Amino acid sequence: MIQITLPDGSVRAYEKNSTPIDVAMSISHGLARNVISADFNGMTVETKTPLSTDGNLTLFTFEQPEGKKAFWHSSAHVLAQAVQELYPGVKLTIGPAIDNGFYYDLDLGERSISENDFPSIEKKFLELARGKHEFNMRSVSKADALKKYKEEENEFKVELIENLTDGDITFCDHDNFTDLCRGGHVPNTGIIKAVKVMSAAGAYWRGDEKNKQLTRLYGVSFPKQKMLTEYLAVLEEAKKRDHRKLGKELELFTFSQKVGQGLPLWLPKGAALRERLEQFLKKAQKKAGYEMVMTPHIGQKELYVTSGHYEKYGEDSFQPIKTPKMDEEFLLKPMNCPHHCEIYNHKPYSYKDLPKRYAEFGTVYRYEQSGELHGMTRVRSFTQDDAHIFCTPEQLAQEFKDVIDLVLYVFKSLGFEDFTAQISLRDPENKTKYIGSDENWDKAEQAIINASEEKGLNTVVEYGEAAFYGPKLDFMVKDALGRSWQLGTIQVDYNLPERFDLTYKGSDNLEHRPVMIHRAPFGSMERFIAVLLEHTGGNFPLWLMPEQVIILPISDKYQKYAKKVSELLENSEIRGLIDSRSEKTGRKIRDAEMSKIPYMIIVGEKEESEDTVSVRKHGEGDIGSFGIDTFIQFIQKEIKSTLVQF
RNA sequence: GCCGAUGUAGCUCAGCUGGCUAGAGCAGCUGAUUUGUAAUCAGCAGGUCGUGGGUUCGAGUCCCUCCAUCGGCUCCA
Repeated sequence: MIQITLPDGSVRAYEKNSTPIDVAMSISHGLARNVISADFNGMTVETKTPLSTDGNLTLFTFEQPEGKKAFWHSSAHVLAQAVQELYPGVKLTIGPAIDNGFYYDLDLGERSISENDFPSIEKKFLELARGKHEFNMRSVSKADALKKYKEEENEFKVELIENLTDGDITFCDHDNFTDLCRGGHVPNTGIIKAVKVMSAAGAYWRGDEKNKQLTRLYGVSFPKQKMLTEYLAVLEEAKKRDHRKLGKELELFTFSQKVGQGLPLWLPKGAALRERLEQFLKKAQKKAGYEMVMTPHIGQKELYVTSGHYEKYGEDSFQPIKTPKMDEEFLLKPMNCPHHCEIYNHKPYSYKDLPKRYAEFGTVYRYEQSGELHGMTRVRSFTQDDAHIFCTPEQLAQEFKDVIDLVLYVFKSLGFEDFTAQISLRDPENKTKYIGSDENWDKAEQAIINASEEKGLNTVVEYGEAAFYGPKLDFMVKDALGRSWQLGTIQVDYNLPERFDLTYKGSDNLEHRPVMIHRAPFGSMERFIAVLLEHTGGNFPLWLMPEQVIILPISDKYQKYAKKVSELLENSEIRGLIDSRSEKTGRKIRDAEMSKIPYMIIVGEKEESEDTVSVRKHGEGDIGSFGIDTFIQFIQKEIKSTLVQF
């Protein structure tokens, strides 16, 4: 007998070599039907792996992430099988589960797969799934594994196997299909009832641009058709919150082919919205001891040679601007730090002067690869809410923590509750990508880790995500479709102070090197507003809204009263407009609802005679009649409650 | 940059396998209507069908180039 401990802490005895399914069966038949994966002592096991020792067992259904993973990974096998049957000769590479489905990377040779082929692949997939083929793992010797794939001339699998240890290699079989696989499958293919091939895309073998480009098929599958239908409906809903669509509809920004790719044009409403966000942050920064500075959009090439940016990005960037003077070259600034370093350098500092905190809404220009541009979230010209803090090494920890507080304040004020604080460190395997000494890197990385811990941030560590000059703490937020974007960022930098020879006089009367913190709570105005649009669906907090109220006179007769109400609102700094078209009220309401204006004020005979306003709230409907002053106070109260001071 | 897809009026879309002056709804303009909580009616105007080539008697439709956009990959100071 073996003792199995379940997640609730209960311990049950089973015959030796009982399987997770047996355990599930002993709990309930329903559970046994739904179990699709299991974890035994921290290892993913198949549902029919015989358990031969005591241990902790967790059973997963599709409802759990682990269950989904097994489900989708198994689906990848079936997808590969379907593709192989439809297109003999394709070479399989890898096929993992991802957050929202799975993919399989295939080498199709000369062939290509497009959307038109998806229905036939799905049909084949379901046909195979319905066969209820069991997934069976088996151990294979390295020699045998290599032999199989060498015969198939599959150089990808051969490469994978060569990096594996003999004895650890397993294959998974189902039906007539075999794949190199570590395991973690559903019991049989019959559980997969619905599938959709989502897209085909190119993907480099092992994620390296220098390698062959494979075809990646993305798919998603479910245990019930209804779940797929619902999933697709959710995706459709999410597309309605796409910032590119909303930005157009709400007239916030646009792009022009003539102006150029990735160069956003802010429309009046968008510019005003951005202005409000900037004011909001400026106010908080002032309290936090920042000073505003301003710097030009270009700088001499020499400036970027000094900073190291030229060497790192010179070739892949906007190319130098020539002048009538020979040998004179200017670069569009790709970041503000070099300029701020020179601001620091304009005079000598005492340790008593530090920290200096120089802030600027600085527009920068980066020649992003054309295929990388994405609405407002990835553009070639954008404005960072940048600041650089120059401080003594002793001040670093406190400064860093203060910046975290500022970022958290910004995120909280704008309703970003769901974010990840990503500690972006150097890739330990490839240190040559970075500039600066090991010692400084270690110090900086440790400073970030300590500060995040002290602030109790929910962090993830990503190696290889650091900037070339220093490690970062990035605040990541997802868009409507679940793609992760870096918004706020805080970076510790020991390198630029060296390169620009920044100094301060210490209490010991010697020259010392300050430490520099780069930070941007929004990240960039463009990306922040884009992600905010997707989160709010365009229903921003009241203080941020382009128009807060719209006055709808019932007929021309009440224009005068509407004007009066409008002036009173304006006096109280409430933004509003009057819909004076000769349309019916229903029409005006509809249009106001569509343009997401938070409050509609309806005025007619009744209101004029009583000096009141009838108010309708966007998305909610009629909220009753108010005296004008009462309504103004009501609005101001809501503004205040959504705009907390730093 | 790479793989795949898309590009018709300000917006959303129709236009089958190439065949008369390219259609619709919304928005716009003009007029009528003076309206009470999600679309009043009528008329008018609006397009070198992304760009440049090619095939053809004939191209929105087929082929190529380029541009832009979308989904990914790579990249992201």
